[in-house]
Amino acid sequence: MNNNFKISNIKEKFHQFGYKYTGQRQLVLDVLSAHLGSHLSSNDICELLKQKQINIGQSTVYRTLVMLEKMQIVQGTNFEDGFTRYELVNDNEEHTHHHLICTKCGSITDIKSDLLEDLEQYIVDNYDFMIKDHRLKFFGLCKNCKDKE
Amino acid sequence: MNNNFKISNIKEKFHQFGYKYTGQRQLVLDVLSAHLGSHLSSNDICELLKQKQINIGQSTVYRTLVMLEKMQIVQGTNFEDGFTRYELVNDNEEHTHHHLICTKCGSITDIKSDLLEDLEQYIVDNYDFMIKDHRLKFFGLCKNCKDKE
DNA sequence: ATCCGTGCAAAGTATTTGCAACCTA
DNA sequence: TAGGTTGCAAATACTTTGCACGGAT
Repeated sequence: MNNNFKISNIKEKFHQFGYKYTGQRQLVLDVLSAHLGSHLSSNDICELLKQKQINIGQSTVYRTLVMLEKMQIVQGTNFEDGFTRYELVNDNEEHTHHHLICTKCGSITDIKSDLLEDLEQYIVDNYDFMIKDHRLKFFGLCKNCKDKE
Repeated sequence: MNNNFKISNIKEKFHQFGYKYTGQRQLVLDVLSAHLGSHLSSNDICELLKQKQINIGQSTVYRTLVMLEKMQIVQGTNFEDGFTRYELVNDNEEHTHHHLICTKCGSITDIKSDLLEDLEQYIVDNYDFMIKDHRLKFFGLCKNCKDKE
């Protein structure tokens, strides 16, 4: 099978965790990297592969995504629409980025900047809580839907 | 049945929406108001009622929670642990408050302050997105679990 | 009396698991 | 070759829905 997904040391990372770098796992990574900026559910990934005449088992995709999340290669998020959606983690990001979710058309936009430093400091100071990660979602209307109101 | 849940105009609010203020719906509200600060799943609510020798159908609870959320009396949140948890909305809050989720013991703490004004302004300025609400969760270790590390 | 609400059971849907066959290192 | 991996099907688990009965206005 092709090796379209290019991330340095990705194969090594699998080995570090005692996993094999199989064809199916490459395919899942290929789909994710071919859709940067998208937020794909397990089913999305299967469908996209089917369009390329490739069939791999749903459960394999689920197991692969759980594995990739454990390796911190992908990040799964629940957008309150019924299923977990995944995207590749950007190595440069220290923390998870934020999402703008349009409640009308369902589009999801990433926000790169963090801008939570002040709030995190406030929490550390006032709640004695050790923050490891965060998830921030804004619900509202995207540019297109807003203008059509 | 008793009317333990005291919120002015709650009955009127039901009528405004064309709903009846029934015993079961009162009971769900009673449980929620008796556990302010908790985040109860549909199943939690049924179990708490069973402890008081009260049995109401699971589906009634589900339907009631959906209804209450539509009326903006409760707020449902998915804490990525498999089910939707609900809590009463504080009328004084303009926006949804935030949550600290301990990844070790699972405890959930509310953060009252908003502190997202700057970030929201940044989004409005840069993404042309009309924000209606947000969900912010911090994952990490609570005071207790942090100290036991 | 009418219409909404209730609760049981069945259906639905995303996800997980068991297990025999398969493939990779 | 040995042990992880795959994929089908069955099992889970939360949530939703159909429908007949019951209750509220």
